Amino acid sequence: MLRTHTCGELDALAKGTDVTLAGWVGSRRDHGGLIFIDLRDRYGITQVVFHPDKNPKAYDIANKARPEHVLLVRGTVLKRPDEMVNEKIPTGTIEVEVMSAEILSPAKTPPFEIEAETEPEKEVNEERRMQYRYLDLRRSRMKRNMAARNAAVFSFRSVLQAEKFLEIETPLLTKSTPEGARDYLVPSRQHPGMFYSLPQSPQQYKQLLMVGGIDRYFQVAKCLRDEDTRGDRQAEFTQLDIELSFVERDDVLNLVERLIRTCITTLSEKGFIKKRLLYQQFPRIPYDEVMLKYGVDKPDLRFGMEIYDITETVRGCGFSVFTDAISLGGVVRALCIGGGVSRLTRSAIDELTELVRKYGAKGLAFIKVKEKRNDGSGFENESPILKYLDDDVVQRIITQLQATSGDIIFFGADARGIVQESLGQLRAELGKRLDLIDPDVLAPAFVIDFPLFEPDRENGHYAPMHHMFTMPRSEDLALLDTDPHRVKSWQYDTVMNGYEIGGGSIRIHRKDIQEKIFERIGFSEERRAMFTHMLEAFEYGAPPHGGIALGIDRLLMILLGEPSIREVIAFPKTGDGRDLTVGAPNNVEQSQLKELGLKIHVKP
RNA sequence: GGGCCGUUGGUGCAGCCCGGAGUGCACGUCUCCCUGUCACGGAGAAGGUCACGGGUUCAAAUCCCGUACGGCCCGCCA
Repeated sequence: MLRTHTCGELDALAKGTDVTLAGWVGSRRDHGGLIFIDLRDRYGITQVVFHPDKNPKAYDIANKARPEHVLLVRGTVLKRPDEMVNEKIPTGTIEVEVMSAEILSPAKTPPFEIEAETEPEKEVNEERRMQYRYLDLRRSRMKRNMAARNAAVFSFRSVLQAEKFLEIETPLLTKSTPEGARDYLVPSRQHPGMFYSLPQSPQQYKQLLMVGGIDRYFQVAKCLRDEDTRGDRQAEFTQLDIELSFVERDDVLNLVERLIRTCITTLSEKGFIKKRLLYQQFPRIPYDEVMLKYGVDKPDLRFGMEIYDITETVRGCGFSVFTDAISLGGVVRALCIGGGVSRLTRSAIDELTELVRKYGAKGLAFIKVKEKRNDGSGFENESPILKYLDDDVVQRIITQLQATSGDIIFFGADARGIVQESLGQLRAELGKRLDLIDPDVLAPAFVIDFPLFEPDRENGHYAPMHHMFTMPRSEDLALLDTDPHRVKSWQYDTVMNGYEIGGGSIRIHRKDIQEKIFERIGFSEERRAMFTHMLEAFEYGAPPHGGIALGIDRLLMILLGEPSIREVIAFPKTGDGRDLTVGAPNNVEQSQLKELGLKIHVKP
């Protein structure tokens, strides 16, 4: 070893010890005689001191040292006098008086400052950070995030190991199958014209592992989907993939709760996070309920402000926006903003109207609830729509939403999907805008009782809500033939703070049910044939099984309070799938294409 | 595939709306001074094709069009 200690471990107990440290030059403070250098590595910072008269050669090195040079120093640990202790760093009670030093590696002036991040407004341009990710990783934010990620994954492994799970790797070069996201394809050299697909998830393999008697499996699995990137979405991401045999839904959910609790406890104990859980137990909320109350299947439960269905309240009310929506089979729903009258300006309401338009709403009706000044009874409300509504209808709405003076009630009236999504997005936006969210709270929950198929698909086909291997509820099996949209499944999602962080299900392990699902999805014989291996496996004694996949990147992003999953990924990709650090994707040599039997046709 | 925002010395910003000499702020870098600092301090200096291409104009960082790159969002993401 070139070093005897790290830059984070020395304290007063090491007083008098001769040590060798290696690290990067941080702050260098030159007093004309005496030079102090903050030597930094992954573990911390140690102040090293150079005296011109005691060790002139070492002092000479210190004079040449510049930020980010890699420096090796040999010296003695000295306890600092009380008045010189630096309480900001753990090693602040000591310093190392350098006897000899060596610059192991010089450094150009870095494109951004490594240690100047104490001022939060001094954010470095993310493009620059990604281009020089190896420098960005030296900064405390990324250092913390990488260490926290390691701790999280380690905590998962220790829970799963203790519960007899086997960690098994499944192939990356696999088979492209229809449905779901776009596959990344890899051309086969040995079979020209044929392709491997990179896995969107290890789904089929882990089910085959269950048939193989590996009754408890997990994997920290890279998953790849050739789709556009978002702040909470990368084409390449990591899941904690889990599958168990002989379990029911709640067994899986209980396991997930143990995993997430242990992870949070571990990160808290190690000082990475200071967050508290909103609930003693993770709530388990039916899909229909979250869609009604929150308008999304990944609700942010850190604040209330639930959506109410007022379809029955306003039926026949005479306001055509409401009644037309209802007569076309739609719904009318409403959201009450406590104190909204004083908290939302006219222009804010205009912006919110623009927001709901993005999701298909035609407008955003509202009522400002105000008590009558004079006799104190009734209300002196304000709204462009009041003239279309009878007082008693307004009063019933106010009563149903438990609105009081100073509140604003927003309305959505349209097809159910549009109302759900637009009011759901409105609720989420208001949560942020009105500062209703405590950033130190974690609100995990399970969403259960999903329908098996996505609602209201236009083309007459039924598309799986989760995936085609999800087990329908046994009591709903008969409905597969008569009314597939009413079939509920054993799908469940894990959500936290408005993000989906995991999804899973009890799987189909019976050939006849799987074939029935293929039929309902409208699979051709060709497509069905792509899954022969699954159907055949189910003929050889497939155990009942189920599992889940937790998005590790997203979970870490939320726990660490980061705005994007790029902050918890060592080498993330940009919005259009580039890796700016190495410059991928890139052109390849003609000879490589020839070996693969490929010709590139680029648009003129 | 579409919408919005951004691109100004090495870094982060301001300047742009309302065109008039590359103007400013903070950090960094370099030189000199300084033997107890710790985001050291002091004095001074260097450093810019205002992303790129085109247009309007007597004159463009500033207005217009296009392109590239980055971000956010819609679509997409079983």
